[in-house]
Amino acid sequence: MKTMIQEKGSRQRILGVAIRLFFEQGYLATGINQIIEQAQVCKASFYSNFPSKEDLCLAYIKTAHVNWMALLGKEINKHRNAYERLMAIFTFLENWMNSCSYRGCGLMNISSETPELKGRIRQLIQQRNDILKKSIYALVDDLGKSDPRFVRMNVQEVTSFMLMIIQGAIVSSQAQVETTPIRHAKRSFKRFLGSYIN
Amino acid sequence: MKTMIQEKGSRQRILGVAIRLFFEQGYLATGINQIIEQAQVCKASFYSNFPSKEDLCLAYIKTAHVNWMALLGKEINKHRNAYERLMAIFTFLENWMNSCSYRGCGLMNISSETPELKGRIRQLIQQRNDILKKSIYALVDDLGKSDPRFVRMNVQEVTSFMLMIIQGAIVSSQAQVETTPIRHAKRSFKRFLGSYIN
DNA sequence: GTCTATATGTCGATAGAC
DNA sequence: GTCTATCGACATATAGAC
Repeated sequence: MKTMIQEKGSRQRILGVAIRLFFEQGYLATGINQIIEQAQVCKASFYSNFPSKEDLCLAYIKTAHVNWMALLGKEINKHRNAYERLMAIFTFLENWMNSCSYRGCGLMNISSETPELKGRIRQLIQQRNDILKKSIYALVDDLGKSDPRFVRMNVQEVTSFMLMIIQGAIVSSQAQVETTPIRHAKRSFKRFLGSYIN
Repeated sequence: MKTMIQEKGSRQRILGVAIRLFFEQGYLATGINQIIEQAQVCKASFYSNFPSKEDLCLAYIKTAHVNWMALLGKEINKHRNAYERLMAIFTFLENWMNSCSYRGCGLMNISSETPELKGRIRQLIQQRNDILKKSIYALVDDLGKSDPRFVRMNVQEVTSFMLMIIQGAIVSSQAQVETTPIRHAKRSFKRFLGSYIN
């Protein structure tokens, strides 16, 4: 029992360090040795928990995505109104970019480092993006159903557009090292939504 | 004179191979040795042309950006009407993503691989993004001046939004490995622009 | 200039002692 | 399980012969 607890402890330490380093430095630029050193585990323990660096990366993606979605959900759930819940996404993005030193999206960064489309990593990222898409869809759908002014809105189209704006806002903010693109995006998206009210 | 011609030849070969490999495989994943081998130059020639791998990367960014902008400009210049010229951007993006096997934007991918904000690479990428922004601004400005219906349009805001949509469309298309996000973006952007006509 | 040989370091991953 | 030592491959970059 004691050994199991230790194993879980070491696994969590490795994953915790990986989350930080993969995000800050990138996946390829971060070596196994650096992770092992900072996690204070021996190399054999590392490979008993993760068969390869790629497996660690997969675990990183899952955890990073869950954490990111949790923070996003927290900001959204501050509001009850469907329109405000949708707009809360921009508030979250601004806070996020500020807090992460404009490093952007962990999953997209990994995706840029991993050209192989059919690989396990890209497949997993694609899958997690679908989860985000479903969440956005639910928000947009709520808006259409709760507010009669948006009844003519094409939910699928708005969802796709919103998802693209989220990614575009992150990349623009990351490239320009400032959050003004996100505020501009919010204003323009409001105008876009306004076009359905007429 | 002969030596100069040869030097230019080898430099061009190195750069040509780097453009292909950095884009397809990524910057970190591509080794100097692989470039040297495919460019058929010796290692000393490489380092006489480029003091370091980073310097080659800078040259890659400049050339890749020029080439990309040239292709974009070619598509835009197929049209005379300001509105159609703006919409030609989406046509170009669709063609581009199809032709590059959904590898996306060379500059953004490098940016994701390079976390150091103050480094030469990120500075250069930021500078080239400004060039793109100026081109988009000119297109949007033309629309506002040539078509009286768009006279109330906020050029700065639309430019910023358009830039963000371009980046978002590329990333979405890259992540989903299909061009439908670009077509959706075009339709939604048209609707967005339509909101100024009222 | 072109070429080979090499320096120096780090990578991901394993083996064997305890 | 934990530890050290080490594997072979590859990284970027140099040195010296021609």
